[in-house]
Amino acid sequence: MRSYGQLCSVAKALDVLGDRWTLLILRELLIQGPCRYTDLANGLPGIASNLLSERLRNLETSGLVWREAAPPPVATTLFHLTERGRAAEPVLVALARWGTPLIADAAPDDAIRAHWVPFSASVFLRGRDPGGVPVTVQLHTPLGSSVIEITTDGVTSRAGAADEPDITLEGMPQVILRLLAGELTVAEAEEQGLVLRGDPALLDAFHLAPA
Amino acid sequence: MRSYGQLCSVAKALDVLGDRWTLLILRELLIQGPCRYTDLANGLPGIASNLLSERLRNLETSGLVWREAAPPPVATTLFHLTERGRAAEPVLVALARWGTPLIADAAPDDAIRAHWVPFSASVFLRGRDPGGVPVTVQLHTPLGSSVIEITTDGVTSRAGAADEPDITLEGMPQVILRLLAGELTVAEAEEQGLVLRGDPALLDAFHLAPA
DNA sequence: CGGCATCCTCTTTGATACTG
DNA sequence: CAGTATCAAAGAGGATGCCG
Repeated sequence: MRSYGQLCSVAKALDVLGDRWTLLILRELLIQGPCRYTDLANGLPGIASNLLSERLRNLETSGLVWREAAPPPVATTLFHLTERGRAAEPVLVALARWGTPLIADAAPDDAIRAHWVPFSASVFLRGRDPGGVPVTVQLHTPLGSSVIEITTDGVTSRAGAADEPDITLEGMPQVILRLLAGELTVAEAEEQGLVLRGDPALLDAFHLAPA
Repeated sequence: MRSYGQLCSVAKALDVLGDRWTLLILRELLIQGPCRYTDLANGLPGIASNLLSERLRNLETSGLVWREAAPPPVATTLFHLTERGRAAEPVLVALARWGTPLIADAAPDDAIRAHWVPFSASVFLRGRDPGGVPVTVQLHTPLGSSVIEITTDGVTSRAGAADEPDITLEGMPQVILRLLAGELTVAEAEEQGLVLRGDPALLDAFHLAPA
């Protein structure tokens, strides 16, 4: 990207992060952890191969990503975030929070990946203490199941199922996200097909907790 | 901007905010408040006039900006942020925090504007309670003077001088920013020409306060 | 002067095909 | 698997002109 040439921290950040696809590549590495090239391509439907390759090179030069090259005969490269790359997480969290209302009017043919859901959902739980941590939130969508775990150390999300979730949400990603974002009440979400098990009061605790 | 076509809140946010210049236009409106076209052009050195005009139109259709048209003979248009536009502030703050280390290796011919300084500086004081609020920080740079005020309501910045600042920092923007970011100690900043008046312990209070 | 619209050139992106 | 190569289309940058 061409530099804005402005002595301003926002402009300097955008000089590095502002290229098309760049922040979405960071999203993938933050959610999925170390990725192969094809894992990235798969998590970024629509990206052209030459762009992915070029962006990864730029991110490497900027010090956000490093590549671990396994020697032949394994011959697979793993792309990792550096500390500096992980430091961009608050940018993605802020974008995800701001972007959630836009989920409501998504195009019907939008691409979707199972691992996006727990991340988008978890951004509303970050920095909020609902009281009785640790809390485990189990999500079930037609795409698969995932778990969000809130501990004193922070919020993590992963695919799979938890042993004893405090609350379980089953439904379409759009509905779950808008519920967690506080855009829908539990009643409204249930009208849209959400099935909730566990203590609904826990959701209120999230929204009332200091951000 | 062409949509990413992904059902993910980050991608949806970038569909609206990801165009070149768009976030910097929001920066200007957040810092300066309602602006005329030429105020914006002035705060965005390097932007082409047709791009500014097009971006403003897009921001208007996306509901982030509205224009107040003063009727002739005044005949000046004021561009305002909507509530939704102001809601993007956390994105700018996250970018500014991440971008501050990049200020250190700025090009010598980078453009600079006086009103960028207190905003970039204030992002490190947001969400932190140094204890004895309200706190007033006075900045003096070769470009002009500005004030950052931290109250229980939040953090604001403005041009000008305060009556009784708790702390005064005088020096180059780069040095002030890196000091507030915690990248420089007071001693290191003073080596680089910073003059500090008031209680230096206040700075430690900022950095030790919970984020 | 303020707020653009037009025209032109150059760069970036996108889609697809191909390779070690 | 992890990319290059190629080429068409879209977008950005810069200059200038226009109109109240």
